[in-house]
Amino acid sequence: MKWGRDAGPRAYHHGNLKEALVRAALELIAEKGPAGFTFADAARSAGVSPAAPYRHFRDREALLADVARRGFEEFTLALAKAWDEGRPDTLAAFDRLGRAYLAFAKKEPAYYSAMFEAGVALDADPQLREASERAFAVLRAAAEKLVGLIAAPRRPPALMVALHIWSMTHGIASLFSRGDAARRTLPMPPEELLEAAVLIYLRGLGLPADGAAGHG
Amino acid sequence: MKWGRDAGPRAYHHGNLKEALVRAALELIAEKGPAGFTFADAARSAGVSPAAPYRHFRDREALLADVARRGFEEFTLALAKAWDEGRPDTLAAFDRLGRAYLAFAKKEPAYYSAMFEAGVALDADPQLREASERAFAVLRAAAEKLVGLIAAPRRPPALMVALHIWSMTHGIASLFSRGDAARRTLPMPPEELLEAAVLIYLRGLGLPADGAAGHG
DNA sequence: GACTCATGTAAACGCCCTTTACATGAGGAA
DNA sequence: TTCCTCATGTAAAGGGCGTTTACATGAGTC
Repeated sequence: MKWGRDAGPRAYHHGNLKEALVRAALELIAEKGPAGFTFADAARSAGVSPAAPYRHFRDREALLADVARRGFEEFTLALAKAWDEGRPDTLAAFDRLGRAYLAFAKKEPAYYSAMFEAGVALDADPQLREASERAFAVLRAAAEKLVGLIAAPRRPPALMVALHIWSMTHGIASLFSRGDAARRTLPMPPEELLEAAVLIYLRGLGLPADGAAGHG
Repeated sequence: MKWGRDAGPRAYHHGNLKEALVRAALELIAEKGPAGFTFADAARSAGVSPAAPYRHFRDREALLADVARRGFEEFTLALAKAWDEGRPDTLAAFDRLGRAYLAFAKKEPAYYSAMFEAGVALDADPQLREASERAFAVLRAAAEKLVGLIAAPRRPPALMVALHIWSMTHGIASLFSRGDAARRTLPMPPEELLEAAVLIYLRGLGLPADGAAGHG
């Protein structure tokens, strides 16, 4: 007897408790932040006893780490889809990439919190670290293609460019782009703030270079 | 009988419990993160009963908010000192400002955590919001002077520039520059990563403009 | 049909959060 | 000095949570 996400009476065995706990954690993080829920809360949301979660996660930290890992996997998919191998041209795809980053932070604040704000150690789970590295790999591949537009003698390291873009995007997302109570008011939407920053940054790199725009 | 920060036996009245609690909170945040200590922990560090802190702070959140407020005040001082009204020239002072930001994040991780990562709502305390706005005002004043170096027709809004620099610096500090277990390895020190980013960004703005460098 | 084992419950222990009633002693007023 | 007041601290109690241990259930297997 499998109950999945449906409510209602339930057999002695839940049947899908691990998934139910992850969903409960996401809802609770969205409501009250990554520190705003307890293991017992998650158990209650799933309709099981406070001890049941321990059959699936070593502790609350492990649950958060699993949520973060899933978040990085969804994040990787979203970024890769936006980047789309740099089609139709590198600069347009790069712009989409930045917007996809902010969109993810805004549309999946629970995942984003678990990934970047919950204080989950990346070493807590090798799979977590690998998932986070796969996400960054998308950004790095995009940076590789981007710096390829720049003539070799003035070409900056792609890794550095990737780190710059990541830092700026994460900074905007962290400070302004989420539903936090700590959010500050802005004179412009965060997407426009980011786009302007990236445009200025790219101009500083020498992009779009003559003959490069539209042909990336 | 005042005991201040000294250890040892103590009279029935602590004499300086509020300060002692703030210091205890800072030490505990530095050890285990902003979510890694309890009100009772702080009380034990100060050598008083678990109920004593309630005479000075409404709850643990209020204690964190007070720590954050003090952090913003120290932050403002550090930034203002680094900026030094733009002396000897705007670009050099701007570089110092960015370094001072990262230095604060690295040397005062407990304050930085309370200010930007503890999830403390700025509205929790009007004085907290005012303190955070005073800190940003330093950054904004620097941006005002910076964009003043750019000829009017191409001059960007100072507020936008301030937000860009803040975002990039906070992003680097948050992702790379702190003693977190979640920290990732970098090919270069965060200070150099930031300096390179700011140089590229300023070049994108058209700085240093002819005749502006060294005369800011 | 019986066995096995993953999955869930119940109960218990200690700790923490918060409130309430009470204790202490520092400082002012007579 | 002596008394009074009140800010500051303690003790105790109720409820909740984290975690462990012993036990219960029932799904899958032979």
